Amino acid sequence: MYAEIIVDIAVEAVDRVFTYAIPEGMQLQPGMRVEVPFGRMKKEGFVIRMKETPDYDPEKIKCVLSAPDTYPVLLPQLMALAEEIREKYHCPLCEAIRLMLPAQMRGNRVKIKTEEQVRLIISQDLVDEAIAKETRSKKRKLILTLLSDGAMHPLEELRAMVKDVRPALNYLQEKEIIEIVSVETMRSPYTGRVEEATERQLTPEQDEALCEMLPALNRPQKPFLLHGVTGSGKTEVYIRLVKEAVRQGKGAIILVPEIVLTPQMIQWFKSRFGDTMAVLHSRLSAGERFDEWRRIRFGNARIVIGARSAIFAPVENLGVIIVDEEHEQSYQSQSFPQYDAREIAFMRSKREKAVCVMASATPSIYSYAMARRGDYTLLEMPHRILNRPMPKIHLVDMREELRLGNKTMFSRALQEKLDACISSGQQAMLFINRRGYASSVNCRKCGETIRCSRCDVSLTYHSWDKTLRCHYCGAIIPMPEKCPSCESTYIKPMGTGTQKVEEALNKMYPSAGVIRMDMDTTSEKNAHFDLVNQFRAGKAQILLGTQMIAKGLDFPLVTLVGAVMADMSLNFPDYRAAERTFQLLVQVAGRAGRGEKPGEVVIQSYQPDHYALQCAARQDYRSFFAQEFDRRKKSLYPPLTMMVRFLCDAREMETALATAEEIKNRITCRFGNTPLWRRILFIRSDEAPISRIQERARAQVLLKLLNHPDTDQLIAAMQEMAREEYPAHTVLEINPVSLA
DNA sequence: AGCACGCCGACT
DNA sequence: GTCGGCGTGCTC
Repeated sequence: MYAEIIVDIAVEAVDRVFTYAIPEGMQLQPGMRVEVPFGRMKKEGFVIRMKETPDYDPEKIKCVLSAPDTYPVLLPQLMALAEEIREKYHCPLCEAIRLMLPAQMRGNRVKIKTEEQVRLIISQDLVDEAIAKETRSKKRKLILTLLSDGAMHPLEELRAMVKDVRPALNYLQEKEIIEIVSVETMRSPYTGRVEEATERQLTPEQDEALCEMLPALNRPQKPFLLHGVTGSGKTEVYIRLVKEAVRQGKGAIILVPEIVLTPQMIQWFKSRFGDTMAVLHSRLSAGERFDEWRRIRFGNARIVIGARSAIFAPVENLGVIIVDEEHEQSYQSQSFPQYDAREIAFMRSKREKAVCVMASATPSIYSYAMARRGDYTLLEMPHRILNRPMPKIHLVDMREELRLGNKTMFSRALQEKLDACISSGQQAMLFINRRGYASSVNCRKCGETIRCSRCDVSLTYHSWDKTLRCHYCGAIIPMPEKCPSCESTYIKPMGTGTQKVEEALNKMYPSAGVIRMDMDTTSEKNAHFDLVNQFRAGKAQILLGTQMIAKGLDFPLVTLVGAVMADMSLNFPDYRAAERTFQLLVQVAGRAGRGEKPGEVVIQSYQPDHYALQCAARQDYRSFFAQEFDRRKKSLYPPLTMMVRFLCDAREMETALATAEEIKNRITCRFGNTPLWRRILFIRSDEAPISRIQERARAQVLLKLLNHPDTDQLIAAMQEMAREEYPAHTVLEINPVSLA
C-alpha cells in the first residue's frame, strides 16, 4: 500500500502530494500525521489518501518512517475545507492544515500530562479480610478502606487524606494488593458543574427567530443574519438552538470576538452545558489548548466556544455555527493566510450542512448587504427582553456648549444626569476612545505638536508619571519643560483622554469611586476581569474606559452612559470610519438600562449632524445602512470593491517609496494590456498615512479592485509578487483592518 | 525549507 | 590550476 502525503513545508514548490510506501504493519488512514524522509531531511506530513498503485517510479519511492498518533488528527471534512482554503486564500495546503491543529502538535513537542492513580487489584471480597489483617499500620488500613470501592483514586487525593502516604503505598504495591498507574489527564481550564440555570420564557421575537432557524438543522439553508438590538436576548436564542442540536446528537461552534471580553457568554453556556463544552482562546496555555482540542477531537466536548481560530475545531457531526458580534474586526486574521472566520463559517456550514448564524446589534455593512441581496436570511429582533425600553439617547452639540461658555469636557446635559445618577446611588459608564491624559501636547507659541522621534505620530501625555508616550512604539520620554522647536515654555496638553476625564471625575465626585479601564490599567494578567468584577460588585459608581468597555458587558445597575467624544473615530483616514463610529456608539449606548431601571445615554459630539451620529442616536440601523451603503457605492468602496495594499517598510523613506513604485510599475506592466486591467479601479503608490513607525519608514501601494470572479487571479498574482525580495520589507494586505 | 548541482572570480 | 560565490531545481 502507498500513501499520498503533503509534506509540512510551506512553499508552493512542494505544495503537492508525494507518494510514500507504507511499511508492513503500519496502520495509516487519511488525515493521519506521519514522519517521512524528504530529500535528506526528516519532515512531518499528512496523509491525504491511500493508493494501491503508485503513479511515480516505484524505485524512487521511500517509506513512511512513523506515525506519531494512532488516530487521524484531521477529520475528512476539515481536510476538504483545507483544500478549499488553499484555493480561496492562495496558500499552500499545509498552511491551511496548520490552522486546524493546535500549535504544539507540530514538531512533536506534545507533552501529555499524566497523573498517578491507585486502585485495588485484589478481588472485592478479599478487601475486608485484608483490611482486618492490617493491624500493624493505621495508614495502610485507611488506604485500603479508601480504595475499597474498587475505583481509581488519584494519588493526590490519597496524599491529601494520609500524610506521608508513599511508603505505605509502596508496601501494598509490593504485596500486589494495589497497583499504581499513570493515566493521561486533561488540563481543562473550565471544568465544572452544570448549575441548571432557570429557563427563561422566550419573547415572541426570540421564539420566532428560533423557529426560523430550527428547521435548518435538518434541511440545509442559507446562513442567517440575526439582527437583534442590544439587550434583545440573542444569547438565549443561541442556547436554545445549540440545545436542540445537542438533542439531535450534533455539535456546535460559537465564535466570539475576544473571549476575555465575554466571560459572561462562557458563564451562560457553561451553566447550561457543563463539561460537554470546550473553550478555545488565546490566553490558554499551550497545554490547556491542546487538551481542549483533544476533548473536542475525541467527542468528550461537542460544544466549542472560542475566538477566531475555533472555527477549525474538530467537531464531528457539526449542527450549528454561531458568529456572535459578527461585525467585529477580530474575525479577520492579520497573519498569513489572511482568512476571515465568517467566510470559513459559511464554507464549513455549507460543507457540513450546519446551521450558520451571524448575529449582531450592528451588522457589518457586508453582511447586511448579503442579507438584502438574499444570500443570507435576515431575522430581526427589534425589541429588548421583558419589554425593557431602549435607552433614551440625547445627542449634544458641543459647539453649542462652547458658544454658551462651557469649556469643560462635560456638556450641561451630561453633567446634570451624572449628578442625578451619582446622588441617587446608581452606576454610570463613560466612554472615551482615547487613552492617556490628552491627545497631544502643543506649543502655544509656534504651534508645533510634540511628535515621537521614531514614529510619525504625536505623543500622548500621561499625567500620573508626567511622561509622554507613543501609542505606536511604546516609547516613553519625560514631559519636556520647553518646546523642542522654539524653546518656549508655553506648552500644554490639548484634547482629552481617559486620564484627564478620570481626574475631573475624581474632583467632581470624590466619594463615588471611579474605575478606569484602558490599555494602561489592564495590562496585568487578570486586571480586566478584576476591574469588571469590582464594578459589578458596586465598588465604584463610575466606570470609565476606552473601546474595551463598549461591548458585551452587562451591568444591570448602569442607568447612565456617556460618550464624551463620540466623533473621535469619525475622522480617521479610513473608509470604515463612519461604520466603526456608528457600531461603537450603538454598542456603548446598549450598556445602559439592562436592568430593571431604564437607561439614558448622552452622546457628545462636534459633528452632531453626521449621519453616523444621527442614526446612532436614533438607534436606527436601517437608515444608517442605507446611507453608508449608498456612500460606499458612490465612492466605490468595499463591499462593492476590494481594497488591497502592499505595505513596504524600510530604514529610509526613499527605499520604501522606491519599492512601492516598483511594485506599482510591475503591476501596471504585467496587467496593463490584459482584460484583468479592467478589474483595477484605482492604483496609487505613496507614503502610508502614518509614515514612520518604530524608526521604519512606511510606503504603500493602494489598489481598489472590482468584485468579480476573475479578480481572484489578480490577487493570486499579487500574493506571489509580495513574496519576492525587495529593497524594502513588503507585505500584502487584503481588505486591511486599518489603513494607517 | 534545505541541499545539491553548476557555472564564473581571486587565491592556497 | 583550485576554492567558493550563491542562482536554478529537486525532493516521493
